Amino acid sequence: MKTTFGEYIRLLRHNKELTLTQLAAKLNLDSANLSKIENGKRDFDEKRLPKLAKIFKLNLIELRNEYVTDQLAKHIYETNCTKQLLQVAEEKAAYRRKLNKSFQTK
Amino acid sequence: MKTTFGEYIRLLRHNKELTLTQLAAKLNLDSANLSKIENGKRDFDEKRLPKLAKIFKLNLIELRNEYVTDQLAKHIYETNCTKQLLQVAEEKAAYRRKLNKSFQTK
DNA sequence: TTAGACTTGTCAATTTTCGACAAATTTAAT
DNA sequence: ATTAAATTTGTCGAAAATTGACAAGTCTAA
Repeated sequence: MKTTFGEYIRLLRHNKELTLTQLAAKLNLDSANLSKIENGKRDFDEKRLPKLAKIFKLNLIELRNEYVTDQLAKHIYETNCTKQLLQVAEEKAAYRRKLNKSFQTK
Repeated sequence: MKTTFGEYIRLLRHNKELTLTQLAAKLNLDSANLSKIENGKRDFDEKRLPKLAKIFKLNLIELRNEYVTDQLAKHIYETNCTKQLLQVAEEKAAYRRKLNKSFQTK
């Protein structure tokens, strides 16, 4: 089962047996805020992804994919978006890509 | 082909043969800002959906679906999210729904 | 060339998000 | 039970993003 990004960080942290305070220090933030992030009460700031990847020796691209899908999932969840509507959104995204492409060539 | 929300508003407006100034007045905003909205340079404020529905006699639920899918499309587009990743995001959204459900029953 | 429709740039005001600190609460070991 | 460390929660001001408003610009059609 997929997890939230916060739960994922907690998992990584526990695997390395780090405390909130220890990991927070490595990430240049407060342990209180990291706690909120792990518990889904705040968002992880995208700017810190490279640092996070480095700490846990993760591929940055893959980590960013974890992050992006989590953010999208949150958006889908919060807007009560059904599978059907998600399909429509996907088509609209394709349309935006097309728009951008035709704009480039002009 | 699906359109952006801004293009959709422009379509509605032209169908009723309203000017930017006229529609903007009905929506309680500046014609300059409405122009930006139609051209995708600003977001339409969700708070105005009921007003928009009323002006064009649209079903609010359906209009909101148009809006939500547009916002998601923008998110998908801006994060360069592939179909594959979107699938992951959908699963994560399902997980969030499940989390919330189990939280409710406690 | 003038009027009306639309677009673009800018800035202050509002709103939202974020980092930090203090004060709880929880957990684990003695 | 008592203590210490780990975690959580509440609140605050600062930083960032969004929005509304105004001014000045372009474009189009008489």
